[in-house]
Amino acid sequence: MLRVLNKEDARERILGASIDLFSRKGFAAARVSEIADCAGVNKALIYYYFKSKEDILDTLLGSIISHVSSASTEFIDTYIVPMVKDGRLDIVGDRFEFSDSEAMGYFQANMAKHYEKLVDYLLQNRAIVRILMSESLRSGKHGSSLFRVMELMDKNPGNPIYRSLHAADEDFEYNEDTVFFKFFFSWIPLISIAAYYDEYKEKNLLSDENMKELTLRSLEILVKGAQDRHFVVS
Amino acid sequence: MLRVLNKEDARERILGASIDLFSRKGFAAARVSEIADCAGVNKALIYYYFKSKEDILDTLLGSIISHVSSASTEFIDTYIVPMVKDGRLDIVGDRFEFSDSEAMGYFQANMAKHYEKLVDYLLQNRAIVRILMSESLRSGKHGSSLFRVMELMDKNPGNPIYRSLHAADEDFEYNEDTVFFKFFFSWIPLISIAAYYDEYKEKNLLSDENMKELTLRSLEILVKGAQDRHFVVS
Amino acid sequence: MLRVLNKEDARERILGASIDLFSRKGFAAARVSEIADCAGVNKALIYYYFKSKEDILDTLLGSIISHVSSASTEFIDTYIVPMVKDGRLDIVGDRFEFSDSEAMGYFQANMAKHYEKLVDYLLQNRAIVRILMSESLRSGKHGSSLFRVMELMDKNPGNPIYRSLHAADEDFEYNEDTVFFKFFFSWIPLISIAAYYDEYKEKNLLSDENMKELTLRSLEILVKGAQDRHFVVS
Amino acid sequence: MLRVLNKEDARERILGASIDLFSRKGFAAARVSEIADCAGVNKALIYYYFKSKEDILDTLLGSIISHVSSASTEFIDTYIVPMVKDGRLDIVGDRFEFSDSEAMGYFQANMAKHYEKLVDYLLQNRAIVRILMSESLRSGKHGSSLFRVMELMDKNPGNPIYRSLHAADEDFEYNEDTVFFKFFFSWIPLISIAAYYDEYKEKNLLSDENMKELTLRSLEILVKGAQDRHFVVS
DNA sequence: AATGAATGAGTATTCATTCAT
DNA sequence: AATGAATGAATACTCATTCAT
Repeated sequence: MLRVLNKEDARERILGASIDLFSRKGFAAARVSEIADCAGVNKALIYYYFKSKEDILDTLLGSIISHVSSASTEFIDTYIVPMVKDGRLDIVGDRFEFSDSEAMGYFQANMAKHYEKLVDYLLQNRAIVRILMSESLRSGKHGSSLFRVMELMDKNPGNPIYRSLHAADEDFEYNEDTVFFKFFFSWIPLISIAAYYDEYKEKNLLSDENMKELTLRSLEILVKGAQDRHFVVS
Repeated sequence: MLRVLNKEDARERILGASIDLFSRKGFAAARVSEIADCAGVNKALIYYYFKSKEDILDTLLGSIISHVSSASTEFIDTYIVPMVKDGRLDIVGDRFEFSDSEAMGYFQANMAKHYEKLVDYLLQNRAIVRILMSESLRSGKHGSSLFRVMELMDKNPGNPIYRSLHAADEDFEYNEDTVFFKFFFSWIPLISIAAYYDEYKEKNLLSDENMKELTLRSLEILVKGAQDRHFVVS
Repeated sequence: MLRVLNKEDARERILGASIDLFSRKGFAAARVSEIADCAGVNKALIYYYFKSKEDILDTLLGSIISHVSSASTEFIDTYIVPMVKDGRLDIVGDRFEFSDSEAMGYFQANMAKHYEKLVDYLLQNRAIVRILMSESLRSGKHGSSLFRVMELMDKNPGNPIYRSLHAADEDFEYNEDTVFFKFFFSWIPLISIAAYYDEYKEKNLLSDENMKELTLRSLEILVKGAQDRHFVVS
Repeated sequence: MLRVLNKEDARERILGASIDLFSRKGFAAARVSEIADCAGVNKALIYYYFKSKEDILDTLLGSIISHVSSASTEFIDTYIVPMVKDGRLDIVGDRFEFSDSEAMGYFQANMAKHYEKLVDYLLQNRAIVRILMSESLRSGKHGSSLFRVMELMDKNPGNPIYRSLHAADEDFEYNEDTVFFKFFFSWIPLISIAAYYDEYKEKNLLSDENMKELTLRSLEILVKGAQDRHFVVS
């Protein structure tokens, strides 16, 4: 019933209302008529802009998946591939061997920046992340949307990241344990922090500041642990 | 359409069909008529055994939540509380200080056993875990079901575990970072491994053996890290 | 709005209301809610008995098409085939040559009976005939339903009547002119008399008696003309 | 989806698209948006040229009905009325008595010409004829459009043809049987040949030539039969 | 314990039509 | 003459739930 009537055009308002309702009630339980009410538009207008309720979902999830995918790809192409080509980084299995501590420092700094940007993006778009997570638990079109990001770790030669890394360094190979750990203990927590952000914050009476710090501090622990196991200066 | 007609009574068949459908399609998208078809019973019979569709969900989630809660409580009452009373364990903030390495060894061994039992239980009941996770993302009755387990870490005096631990050791206090880390980097991954078990297994062509090993190996890494930070022998 | 509430079961009442509405408004323009009102049942009950609005149509048209088809087949198998085998009738092209006038009389008498039965059936079921005619003008599933009866005149060996006649008499062959004339000047008028029965009757202030007589008299003229051209006593 | 974008103006394209869609799907099932797509115009433009969807239908059917009516009227006024006045023709009941065989020949020749023109017109406009036939089966405004032609045979003094004939020859009277036979065995077949032209042609693998010949040959049989009964040379 | 029939309140989607430009 | 946006009223169909037996 909450009407959001400002100058942003109807299509945007429909998307906004959908994000709100899908994230709170779940896609299946959200009603198109509620979206219309909440967006302050006529129900039929929704079908003027979108083919179906599902089309709205696709639009929403598509945007987030492509953003995250392209951010990952960009990081690899901008930092990893050049360093491998320069000889400052050598990948052996899933170990990153740097030529010297300066190279390692450079890499770590940029990776930290990349992570922070990712965290910011996910937190800012946490309602959509929540929808993504919810839908990833249902069989069907978006059933494996959470995995699609992990597919960037597939040994599949159709995977652009694998191709880049493999082309840059023939020794590169994904390790089963690493992939598993990264997915369930790094990616899933990150996604979950975004998805459960508001509930956690409210339940524990925390500020946005607190949440951000807790998130980054936790990631730091995790990343440091991983680096201790995988980063080497030769 | 899959009919499961064996001697187990209708009520069990209804629950089984509900687990299957709720976990695959989500509670909201699952249909009572499908449950009936899949359980091989008349639709009206479902209302003989359950008050409503939601009542089935409550039954399902209630069982898993109470199991996990009581397992945690039992572990604390069986191992932590006596050791504190015996003086073999002293909790300072979120640090566990053992009287000697024998005490620490005893504790670690039993904690490992407890964890493994938990993992087994969650994996065996992974379809329900999936439902739990899915429902925890929706506002409403089960909206915070994932947090209910974490409530065992609440400073709330109504919380039996907090009461137990605090009664046993006045110095005991939950630490904000620890709670956050435990929830998002330990509990959530555990739950997620169960929830995404089948998809992950299929996508990466793994056996049940592989999955179990990967899970335990990952947990070991995590637990070891946590222990390094929190377990001390004085 | 007309409620027809008697003991005949709901399914029959739904079919009756559908016949009425489809024949008066056309399938596309008839509303499911009207059918429900007119049948005195809940709208949802319609979907308990029928898969869809179209399923009702299929049920209706299926019954009439199969009736007419089987009546034609029966006539041929009961009268034509035996007479050919007995040598009392010889079919040359589309000419019927009888062994003697007694054979011709026997045949004519039975054909007249068959026609009258057909006319009676079509007039009694004229509302469905009207639907059939209306739907035969729309592309789609029932688009060629009017032709399906004519298919009994197909030279297709898959056609049971052609097979019967051809098996009984090798000389038998459908003639292009005959088929065309029979379809448009015999079958179509018959169908149309049924379809436009009530309007014609009302517009010309005729009784059912008048209508029946006019129909049979007209058919007689037609049949006589055809016989003069096709029936021969050798 | 078929876009017909040529120089003919939008209004014509809308009418063309409507003919196509109404004749294939029926008026009720055809969508205004489809008409717009198929005509290559904006949906709103349709409402610039036509008051409503029904207005398009009225335009279409109006043109064909008035054409046929006026052709009939013209034939009567040009050939029948003058001949009656000249004394070359005398109408007794539904019998046409000619003064001599030359008069009959003259009349027959012109009637044949008139029929052929009518057939040509109906075949050329067969899509609209199909719509006419379809709509004549629905109650409502166009419900009795097929009868409107027959009204030219009404004893109604408001009927111009009846008036003309009656004024020319006081003995003239329509005969019930004649009217019935003419309507169902002459007019309806003619209309039906046009309406089912394409399906019949395709189903029987005929050429346009074949179709035309079959039509005319069939009509000839019919007309000859009628003449034998109704045309007399005194 | 079990079921076929029935239903009220929705549910996504459609459609002819209008409006503002 | 033309169009993108907007809408009220419907439209076929669904669904959880109940009833009668």
